[in-house]
Amino acid sequence: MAELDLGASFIPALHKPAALLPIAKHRESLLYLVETYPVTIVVGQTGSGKSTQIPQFLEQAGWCADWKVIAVTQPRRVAATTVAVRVAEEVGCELGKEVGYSIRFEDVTSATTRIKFLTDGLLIREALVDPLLTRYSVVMVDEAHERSISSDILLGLLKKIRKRRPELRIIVSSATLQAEEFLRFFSEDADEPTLQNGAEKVGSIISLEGRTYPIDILYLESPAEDYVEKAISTVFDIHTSEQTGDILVFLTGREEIENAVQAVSERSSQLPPHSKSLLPMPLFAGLTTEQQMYVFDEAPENTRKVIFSTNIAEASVTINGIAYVVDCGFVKLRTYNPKTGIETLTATPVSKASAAQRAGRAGRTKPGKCFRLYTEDAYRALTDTNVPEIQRSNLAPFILQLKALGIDNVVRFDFLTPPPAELMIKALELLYSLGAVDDYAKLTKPLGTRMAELAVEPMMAKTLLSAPSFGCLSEILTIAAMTSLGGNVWVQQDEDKKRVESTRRKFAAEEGDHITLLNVYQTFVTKGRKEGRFCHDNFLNFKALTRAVSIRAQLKRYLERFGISVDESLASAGTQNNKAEQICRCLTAGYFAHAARMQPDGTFRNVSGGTVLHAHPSSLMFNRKADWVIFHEVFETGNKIYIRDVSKIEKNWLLEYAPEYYQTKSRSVHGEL
DNA sequence: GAGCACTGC
Repeated sequence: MAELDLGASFIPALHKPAALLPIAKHRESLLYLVETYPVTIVVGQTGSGKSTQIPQFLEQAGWCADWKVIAVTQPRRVAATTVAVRVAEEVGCELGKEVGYSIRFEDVTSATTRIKFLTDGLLIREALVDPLLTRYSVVMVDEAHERSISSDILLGLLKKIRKRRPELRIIVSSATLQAEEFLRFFSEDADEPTLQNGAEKVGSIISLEGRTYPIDILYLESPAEDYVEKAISTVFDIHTSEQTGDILVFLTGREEIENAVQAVSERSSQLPPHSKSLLPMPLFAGLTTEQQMYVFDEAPENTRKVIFSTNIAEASVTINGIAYVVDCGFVKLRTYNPKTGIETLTATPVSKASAAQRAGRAGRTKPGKCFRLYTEDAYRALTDTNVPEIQRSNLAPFILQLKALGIDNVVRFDFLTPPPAELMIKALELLYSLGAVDDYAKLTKPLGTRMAELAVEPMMAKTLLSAPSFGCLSEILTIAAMTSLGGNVWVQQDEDKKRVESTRRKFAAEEGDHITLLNVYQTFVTKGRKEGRFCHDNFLNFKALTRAVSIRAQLKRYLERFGISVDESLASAGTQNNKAEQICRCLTAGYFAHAARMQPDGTFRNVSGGTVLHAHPSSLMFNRKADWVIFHEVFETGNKIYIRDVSKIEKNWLLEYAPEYYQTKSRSVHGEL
């Protein structure tokens, strides 16, 4: 199990009695603010105890009277569970009694639960059932400075709920100094701006002293030409001239990391004899859990660990014993182009907030040093914070959720930072083409409301709800679960590519990747769950496939709640030709906007013809012939646009299932259809 | 002929 930010149980200070934590002396002022103002912004560093102590203070002060509950949201599942475990220990109760947590697939709460930790996305979902979140007296949004779409939307909802529930208390916790922005958001009232003059104060900011060690920041005198090379030489400089302590190097992606790890292990043989050795290791999300575990092991004697990591080590994973941080100054960020509907992943300069967070990884257990592989002038030119996710994402799933929450006029929703109009328009256009909203942008019933409830993206939700009429609901349920694993079905294996390919071909289906995924799942549930070696031998990701089983079961429960019954008896009948065609037709009913045609050179063109698409190397279509296809996903990286999870279709299916979409398109853009 | 940063329901 990864050692996590909030599970930092090896830091001695956290084993001090809670009364000795820095936050304890702020207890009275904190409770006074919460009593007095509807909104409290808490500024405190990791380790200040804010996530564990504040809910306990509130409970002791009576905020759980009348069976009310205190909700504390986290951006990540692991954080929600680990903080809950620690607070239950401190309170001295069994987990799930007075203190519990709730994340997707795991609800460890009961009628007696007074303090409940949950992911922010799940609390938004609770609002679908209880729009005013009436069971909660206090909602604390932790790590709000990370500005995930879910926490941004949650803050907007809470601001709205507050008008109907003046007694509700909102606590926003943030590790960096973005407190003023949060307070301003809750103080402004777009509906009644005139009340602002002399109106009562909505909230206040309280700063909790952190518990970190000093960190020396060092810059380059002149810019580095190649930051990977510079990172490697800096690692050797640290190793030969600095005191003991492990090194954490921030790079942008897998390729850079693998190159750096290899270079360090090659060059460390040139270290002087009898000197301490260097042990390089990679850390990125694509590794299996076992592979990630190594970074938490203590280095052998006379050995210094050097971990080359993506941004995963910036907030999600905390490694103890790091004394030196090397920061390349870049991060890969996802942006969504509303004109093309393509997501792009590009290396971008980090923000000042990110740089500070990275540097802070060095000072958790003793004083540290941070080597920034850029000049101080370059640092000054960085933006203060990253562009919030909500301004660079496909908003269709969130617009759908807001509408299901009764917010019809999404353009006027009170966003912390409003997304660009083009993103909103693109999302509404997609939802309209799928039939989720009508001519007046109102959610349709039952299609739109059901799509909003299903925990899959809108195009897959539409596919699922279309499946009964194609007689392939059981199969589409599986495909929906498998595609939502996001390309993690196969484990990354570099060694024997031919063997990997021939193994994968055992599951391959003529029709394409979707039915191949169906074959993988069906083999997994019949063989793989019992035989321990099945996944290993077939290069399959056991954890991901187990997750697919849970997702499928959850989606099935949703459908049954809608009164749609799932006939599983047909699933075992395999994929006879007619069934495979029905599946591909059904996929077209949801993914018609993701259609492309293969060219003689093996690349694809989108329907309007202007964009060159490449089959992702993980796709069967990477080396097969096809004509028209639909695909699950499209993304750009390294100047190439890839499509992933690709299946063959017939051109006329597009017109059959999306006549409106392609009539207008073909007239204005393209003659082919 | 060749590869996606990180989360979440």
